[in-house]
Amino acid sequence: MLQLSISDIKSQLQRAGFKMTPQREALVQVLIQHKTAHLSAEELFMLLKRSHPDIGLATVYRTLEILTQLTIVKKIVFEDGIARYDLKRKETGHFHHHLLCVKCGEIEEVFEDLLFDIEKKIETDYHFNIMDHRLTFHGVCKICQFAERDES
Amino acid sequence: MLQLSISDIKSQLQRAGFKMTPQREALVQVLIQHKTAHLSAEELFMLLKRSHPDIGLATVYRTLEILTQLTIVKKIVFEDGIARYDLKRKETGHFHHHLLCVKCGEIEEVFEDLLFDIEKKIETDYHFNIMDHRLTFHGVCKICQFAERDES
DNA sequence: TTTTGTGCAAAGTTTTTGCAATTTT
DNA sequence: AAAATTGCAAAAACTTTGCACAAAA
Repeated sequence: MLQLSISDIKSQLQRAGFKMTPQREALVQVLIQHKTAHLSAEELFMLLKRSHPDIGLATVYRTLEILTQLTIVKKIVFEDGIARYDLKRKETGHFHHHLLCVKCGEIEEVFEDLLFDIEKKIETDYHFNIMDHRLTFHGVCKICQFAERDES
Repeated sequence: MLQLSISDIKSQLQRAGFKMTPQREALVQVLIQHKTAHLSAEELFMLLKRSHPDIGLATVYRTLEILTQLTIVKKIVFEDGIARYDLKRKETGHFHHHLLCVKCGEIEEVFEDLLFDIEKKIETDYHFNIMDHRLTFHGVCKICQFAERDES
């Protein structure tokens, strides 16, 4: 089941006592349309203003906060300190990983569940009850590796 | 070789064209003393003021930036958006992992290199040249698990 | 009609920057 | 002496909050 339909998210909101509004719906739409883009609140706000010129940035932040609490969206902060928001893909059952290129800034996603065994080991060895994770590799992406080769 | 001596860091700074100052030395000392504490710039600043009442917060930020560039220190940002700074432990050859308790906020460190095989796989499958990583598990620590049990 | 949500502006946080004075090499 | 560094204050960048009005259930 893909966690990507508006009506599904609407019922999740309502079950939690929130109302569905045009602004919230629009934000979810934008998140769906740009689901691999790792957008910041400001970037989402800019995209939303196209269809909803009167929307406020505070509404974007408040809605993202709710969606994060409902685990519909995951907040991820890389070393630049800016919060980015990723729609969770329910189909995979775990949060995906990121490859962050230090040259061009591009973020590639890895959907394989690479951490299964490691999580088991951590739970056992450290008595830590894992609920979520963040795994990001910093390095040079394929395209930038080619660019580097051409430079020399 | 432990990356933890002042004189070693001093020569690294000088090799890169930076000067060693009392403020920088003091910051490194504090980082060594609190090497498992994951302190923010503000927290480091407070600790530094004890011995150097005149130190400025900007100096702390500027020095951390340099130490980060020289990979003496690693900057890590969790979902609260505050940058924290970890002295890199050269002995392990890789950056350690973190267990972040969602109940008490405690951060436990995992020094085992759990990612070796995964990094190999990523490098091959994605043609991504890995230079560094950030791996954090969110969950409930041992102590908070006991507290939860007692609550019910 | 009751409760929740919205936009705006103001305030709060964390981090960065300009600059004159000081310190290091 | 030359170059880099410092502290301070101001600015910048991102996020949160208070409030009166509006919209959803």
